[in-house]
Formats: sequence, C-alpha cells, structure tokens
Amino acid sequence: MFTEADNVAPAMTAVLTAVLTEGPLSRVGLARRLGLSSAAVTKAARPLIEQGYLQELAATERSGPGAGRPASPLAIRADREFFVGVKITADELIGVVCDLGAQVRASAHRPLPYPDPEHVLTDLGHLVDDLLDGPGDYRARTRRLGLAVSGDVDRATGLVRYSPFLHWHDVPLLDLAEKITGLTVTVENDVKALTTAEHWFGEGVGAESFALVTVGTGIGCGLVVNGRIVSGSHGVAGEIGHIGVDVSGPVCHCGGRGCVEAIAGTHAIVGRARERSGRPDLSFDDAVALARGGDQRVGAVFAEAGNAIGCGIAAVANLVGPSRIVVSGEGLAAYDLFETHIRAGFERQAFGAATDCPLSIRPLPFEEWARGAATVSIQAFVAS
Amino acid sequence: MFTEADNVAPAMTAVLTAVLTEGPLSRVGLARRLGLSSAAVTKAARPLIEQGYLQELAATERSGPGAGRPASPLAIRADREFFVGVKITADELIGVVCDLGAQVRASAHRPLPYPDPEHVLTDLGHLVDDLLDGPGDYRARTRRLGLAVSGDVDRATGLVRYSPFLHWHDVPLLDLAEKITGLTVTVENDVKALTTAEHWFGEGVGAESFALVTVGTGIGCGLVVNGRIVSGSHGVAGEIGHIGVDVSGPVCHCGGRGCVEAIAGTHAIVGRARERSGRPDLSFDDAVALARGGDQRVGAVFAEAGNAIGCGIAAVANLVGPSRIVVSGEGLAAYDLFETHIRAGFERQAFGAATDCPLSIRPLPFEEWARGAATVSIQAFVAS
DNA sequence: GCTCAATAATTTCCTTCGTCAAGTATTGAT
DNA sequence: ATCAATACTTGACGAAGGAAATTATTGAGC
Repeated sequence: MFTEADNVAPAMTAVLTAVLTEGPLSRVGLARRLGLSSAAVTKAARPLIEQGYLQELAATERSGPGAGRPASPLAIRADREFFVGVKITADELIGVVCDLGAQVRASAHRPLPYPDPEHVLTDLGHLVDDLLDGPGDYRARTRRLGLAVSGDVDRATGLVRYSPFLHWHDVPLLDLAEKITGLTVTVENDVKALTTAEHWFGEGVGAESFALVTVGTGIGCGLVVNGRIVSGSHGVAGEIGHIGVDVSGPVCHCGGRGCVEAIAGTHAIVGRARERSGRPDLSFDDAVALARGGDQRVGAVFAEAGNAIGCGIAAVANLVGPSRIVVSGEGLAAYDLFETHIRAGFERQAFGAATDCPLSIRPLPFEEWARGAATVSIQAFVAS
Repeated sequence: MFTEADNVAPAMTAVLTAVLTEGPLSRVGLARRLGLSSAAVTKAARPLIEQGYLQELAATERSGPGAGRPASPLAIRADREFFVGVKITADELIGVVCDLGAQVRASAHRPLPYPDPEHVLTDLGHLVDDLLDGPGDYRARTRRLGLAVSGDVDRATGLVRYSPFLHWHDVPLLDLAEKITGLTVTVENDVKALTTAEHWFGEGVGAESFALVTVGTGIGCGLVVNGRIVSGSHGVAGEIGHIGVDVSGPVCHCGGRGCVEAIAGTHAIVGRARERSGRPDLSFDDAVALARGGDQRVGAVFAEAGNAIGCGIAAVANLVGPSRIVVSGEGLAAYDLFETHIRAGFERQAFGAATDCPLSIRPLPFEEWARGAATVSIQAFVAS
C-alpha cells in the first residue's frame, strides 16, 4: 500500500483538463483520449479524487457488446473551488464568480468614473469583496482572480504594456491586483480570454484550431492554432478588423483603406447610416430601428457591413483553416440584420473546403467577457 | 564507465536540430538554448559524435571576461549523410541531392510527358538513380527521399489525397516511391516543404512564427505558428490567394470576387494586360517587357497586382503576426515591377506594430522547391 | 611558474514520470 | 457456475533528465 506522492503532476493536469472540457469520462476513456496508459490515469485520478476535484459517478448504461465491468466516469466537483473573473472596460468593471466548471454563480458590475490604474484598483477591490462576501459564501473556497483588459497584455508577467481604451502604459496589473485582493491573479487580453473560454467551455471544445470573432466598436479575432492561442510576434494578432476588403473603400482611422472595421465597426455603421439617411443625429440603435423598419438605404449599410465581416472571416478560414468559427460581440445585438450577409460574404470568399468550416453567429451576454477572465484563472489553476 | 544506452533520444533530436538550424554551438550554449541541463547535452552529444553526425570544433576566440575553460562548439558533419529531394510538377521532375546541412550538392531534372502516377514513378526512379549514381558517389550515404507535390497531401501516411495540377486522387505516393527507390520516403505539400526549408535553413531560422508567400500562377502561403507548421482543419490553410481585397474586383475562378489571385496571379496579369493594351496575344513575358519599357497601362496592371499581394500579406501579418515574412515564387522573376507596390500595399494595410514585420521580397531558384522536399526528409531523419 | 577564479564538460547518483504485465473487480451470456 | 469481456489497480521497471560534485582548461595576478 502506498501513501506518498506518486509523481503524476503532468498527468493530473491532463486528466483534470480533459474532464473539465469534455465532461465525465471513465479512466479508460481518458487514457485513450490523452494517449496515456490506463495505469497512469488511475494514479493521476487518485489524488484528484482525494482532494475533492473529481468524483466517481455511478456507472451509466452500457454501450458496447454488453459484457465487462462497467466504467465509472469521473466528473468535476464544480463547487470544490471558485474563481473570480473581471473584465475592465473604460467606464465599468464587470465581475463574475464562476465555479470550477466555469458556470457563472454570481455577477456584479461597478461604474468606473476614473479609469486611471489607482482608481480602478480600488474599485476592483470593492467589486471582488462584494462578489465574495455576498450570498453564496464563496470567499473561503476562492483563491484566484482573472482579469481581462483590452490591449497589449503580457500574460506571463501580468503587465499591461499598452491599453488604448484605458490610456494605460506599462501598468503591473498582476502585482497591484494581488496586493489589493490577496488572490492569485492572472491577467490576459480580453479577446484572448474570451477565445479561451469558448475553446475550453464553449463551442470550441475539442477543436485543434478555432477562431472567435468579436463585432463591436472594434472588430477583433482570437485564434487557436495547433491547440495553442496565437499571440503574434510583434504583439499583434487577430486584427481581422484591419484586413482590407475593399481597395476603394473608406479610409480607416488606422490609415488603411476599406478595412473591415471601417465598414462594419459600430462607429462606421452609424456614420454611414447618417450619410445615407441624411439624419446627422442618428444613433446606432436608431439605425438598427430604421433598418428593421425596412429603410432600404440604412439596410444596405448593414448588408455591406455583414458582407465585409464575412469577407474578413473568410480570410481567417482561408489562412489558418480553423475547425470552427464563432462570431459574437455587442455589435451582434442586431444580428438579425447581419447574419445572412455575413454568411453570404463568407461563402463567396471562402476557398474550397474552407466553406465547410461551421460558422456560429450569436450574441453573447456582456458578462461573458468576465467569464472569459475567470476561465483564464481556471486554466492557470489547472496548470499549476 | 558506461557503455550501454543512456536514454537520450529526445535530447539527441533537440541537439541535432539546434546545431543544424543555428550553426555550431557549445554544449553549454545548447543547454541554455534548449532549456536542458548541460549534463543532458553532454549525454546527448556523445552518441551523435560517435555516429559521425557532429564533430567538435577547435575553440574559437573567447567572448566573456576571458577566463575559464574554452567552449568546444559542436558542428554538423554535413557529409555524413545525404538526402534526395524531388519536386513533382505537371510537366517536370526537379531533383536535388542535399547534404545534412541542406546544401545542394547535385541537381537534375527530367521532363514528364505523362503526369499519371505510373509514369511519374518510373521517371522518379530514373531521376533518383541519375542523382545518386552520378559524380559524387552519394548512393552509399543516402537513405532518404523527400517528395513535394502541390495539393492536399497527408504527410503522416504519404497519401496524395488530391492534386489538381497532376489530376491525382488518393495516390499512395509514399509506398510507391519506397518500392521504386528503396529509400525511406517523406511526402509533403510543396508550399509547406518550401516553408519548412526557409524555417530551418533560410530566413525563418529561430522564428517562433513565420510566413512564406509564393507568387506565381497561384498565390500561396505557408505558415509557421508557435513553431509548428499550420495545416488547417479542413485541408485548407495558407490560401492567401483567395482572400478578397476588392469587393468590386474581378470574379475569380473560385467564385469569389477580388481575390488576390484574380488580380495578381500570372494568368490574371496576362489577361488584364491584354485588355488594357488591346493586344490579345500578349504573353506574360511580353507584359513584363512592356511594363519595363514604360507602358503606363500595363505598368498599372503590375502596380495593382503588387498592391493586392501587399494587402494579402498585410492580412497575414494582422491575423497571425509572424516574426518575419518571405515573399517568393516564379512570378517574382518580374519583382522589380512588383516590389515597391507590394511594400506600399503592405504598409498601408498592416495594423500597428504589424508594420514592423520584416518583409523579404526575392525570387528563389526553382530548384529551391526540390531543396524544400529534401529538407522535409532531413526533418524526418532528425526526428527519427 | 604557481595559484586562483572562472567557465566548460563530465560523472554519478537520484527524481520524475510513465509503461508493462500481471493481477483484481464486475458485469452479461451460456 | 463458468467464462469471456471490459474496467481498474498494483508493483516492478525503464526512459529521461536534473543536481551537485568532479575534472578540465583557460587567463590573471603574483
């Protein structure tokens, strides 16, 4: 009988990750999926069960020939540990508490009058306290916090190199947040965090390569290739919004011409709707209302926008060939106006078998960004 | 004293790869670069030296403070082993013999009157014999052959699923070629092979991510992301030629509109040059001559083509952020007409720091494709 | 020349981590 | 009851690499 350590740290991470992302699996099933021997899985599962992260389920109905010892699937004990995720925008903090299975248990937000680091950190501390000391008694079982920020973020060090929306330069967010909250903090770029969430817990589960496109003021894209998130050597990656799809299109604020964002970004849509309708006071919601009401001129703006997005997505499909693509973001609140045009643009411009790439177009609750942040901290925990 | 195996297979591959791609390195230097202990490198280097793949160089000049035992760099013994690489096109076989350091030692080509698998295999056998039994006496030290084919190739099994140019469907090229030549064969897509060559032995050395763009009849792109070549889930990747850069551009044979290839592919350039010049018999070379001679209308065709290519390259830079990009291919024979426009299109459309991505624009000898094939077999050997 | 600090390479254990093969456990079918 | 089939467990073993002591080789200072 052994009691002491059996040295199975890597296999433990692999097993926990697989059960987290793919649901209950028997030891033998895990062994097959992970390319490990069943012996290794048995050894790795033991401490995970002892420490309360996994539990054995009762055997379910048989599948194969019918004989043999029934498998006992291992499932996550989601309430074993909780994780806080916070998305930091220029005017608001959005926070959630997730369980180990990435289900949202509580959420809260907090306006951000001053987006300078000092104020943000103070408010972050209050928000986390509200979440953890509110109903649910999460404090005792929460040790980690994930933060999602737009811009150039170094996940390894938790340094925010540059965030245009927040006007931050070289803010050591990880250190500051750990000091304020006492939790172990992970910092990640917001689009990457959301992509990670979708890759581990959403539609990207099991995909070797995967893309998530966000449509809003900006148009961004998170990429997973060969199972790893793409970061870009010069700090740039996933800038689908600045792919040029129309050489004679409008000039973009980036200096390019016919960028997807210059045609389909929220600002661009409003601007073009104002022009075409002749109403210089139009808001985005007004434009949506007009288009839904059947206004041809404003409808065309949305059609062109959808088309441009579809072209950009096709560029992703043609270049990296992800096994699936999810399109989301607050801009998709009006996705009834977009969807067919996005699909049309994609199908026209996707090459050969890239057309087979399944496209999910659906709005996500804004809270999802905070869940992405929590997901990154779950990842960090599992890898630790 | 030990004599028997020391179980260092993975480290041997790592050491050999590092010395191959980065040149002579001391054991300590290798340890630092590879994240291994110097003990591990010592153990891995021993069998490689014994088997004649590496040799110790005399210590060179010192670098640091000046004291201490001088490092003895390990270098490849390039003539220890040779590799044949053959590129199969629709009308020709191009073959080379490379040494372990991927230097071309001999080359040959052979017209291919009938591109059906049977004839190709017979001619391949003759070509390989010519190369190995010609001057240089490579036969005895050659055990591997790499083949590069355009189209959808499964490198793992060596099956050519579909090659449009050759009209091949599901040809088990690896098995057939091993039977004919008696060598261990690796089969890879031609663009991926060339990308690999550039990544291991060319300008992509040391790059975590890297892109190679080929300009010719088709416009293709090989991608290395996170150190691994990108394959695409649906068999599609690197199809930069079918990214749409002009929503109101010409319709492409793929059904898209304003594809890079429909503007900058060799056929497209000839077609447009014929239209604009009013000379329906123009060849590509004629068009080049006219443009070089100062013909404004034909010159504009090349300018538009270069611009479209630049836009496509910018899309690559914006999406995956490679640390460098090489542009090549037979279309670049006229690269004096293209280069400035490619750069202009790239710089206009590359977003933010993506502009920093160095762009090498240069024609490569056609033999380089065959060298790519040889490189893939070197890779396979090193990993074995 | 001798000694010492500095750096490189080697050697000897030792830890980690996983497999293998032989068990045990639990079922349905005969 | 027996048997085949499947799942899981166990203990011995092997592969791979690391830590630290040891040896090797140099330049600098005396």
